[in-house]
Amino acid sequence: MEFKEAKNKFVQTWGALGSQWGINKTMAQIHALLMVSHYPISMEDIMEELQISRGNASMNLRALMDWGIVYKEYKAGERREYFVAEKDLDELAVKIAKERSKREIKPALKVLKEVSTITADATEEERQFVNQTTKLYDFVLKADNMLEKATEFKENWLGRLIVKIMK
Amino acid sequence: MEFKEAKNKFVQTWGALGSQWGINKTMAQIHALLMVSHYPISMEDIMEELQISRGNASMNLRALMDWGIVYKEYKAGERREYFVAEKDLDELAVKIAKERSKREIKPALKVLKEVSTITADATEEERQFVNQTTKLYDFVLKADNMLEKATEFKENWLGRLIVKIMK
DNA sequence: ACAAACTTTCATTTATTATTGAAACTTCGA
DNA sequence: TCGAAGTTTCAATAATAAATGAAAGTTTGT
Repeated sequence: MEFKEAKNKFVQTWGALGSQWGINKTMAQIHALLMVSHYPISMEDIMEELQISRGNASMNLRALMDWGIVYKEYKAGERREYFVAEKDLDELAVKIAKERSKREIKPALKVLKEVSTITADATEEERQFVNQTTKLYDFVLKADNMLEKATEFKENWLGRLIVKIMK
Repeated sequence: MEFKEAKNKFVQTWGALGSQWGINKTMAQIHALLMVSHYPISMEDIMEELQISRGNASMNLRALMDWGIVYKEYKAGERREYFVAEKDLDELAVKIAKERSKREIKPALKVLKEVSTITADATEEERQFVNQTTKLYDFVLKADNMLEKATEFKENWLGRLIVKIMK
């Protein structure tokens, strides 16, 4: 496989993976493109490479910057804006996790809390509902907290030991 | 908030969450419904409750069973099939993780391996590509393995200790 | 072996989500 | 302050994914 083919395959695959996980295809593809490039890329280049419209490129670059995983870069003496991706994968994972937590998990937790705190009457049906949604709330909360903990975690000795064991 | 309202809100929210994570809305809603029910539910009831067609109900129940998070149950002397959900949340998480790993992560890993092992010529561009995709491969592989390890992990003393610390 | 009761399949339709592109907006240099 | 170079927005359109429902397929009791 030659370079260009490999690069294209990578971009396509990353895009498909993204859309299976609720991130739109173009956003994931742009990110892929920037991830494997060692130089900053302009919007024009991205449009050209992925064959997408200006609007699409603009909106998805904005989204990537909102997520904090792509940055603008200015070249001296040039008007045009260039873009680079966060390349550190731990950093990337943390930022994606934080963003999705904020957008999706936190609101879901709010609802789980609401519905699990209705005053159940004595019917088996209602007791089961409260019981199960409460468990779910605790579970999701715990899982969500783990993501937050992950950062600090990696920096202490016990964390490093555990990561080592888990490999 | 009364019971019926709470239940409905829960089902809707779970459905929305599902579709943000690449699981179709109805599949997530059916699962939600079964999760909080203490008795088995028939396909008729599910169709009625969610206002969906027979075909839709059938296909999504099949999918849920393929994932191993919903089971069929037969009532003595009745032709009709009833369904119940896996209610243990750790078990649920493991099964979902396994299924998605199999369907999405494993194929992506295959591609990552392919594209990261092209023979790079000496250009900075190609070296960067190989370098970054290799890192990505290692990272995704490690993350994927963690899910597998999680099961056995919970069963040993160190695992329990860690889970305790992380709470 | 039949038919009633129930389930599955899949071509068609519908709903959802992403993309386009032209107009509006912004920024910078002269 | 103007205009060129560039960016963003958003209503319209296209692409994708999900749902319908009628026909085909199963299973079970008699």
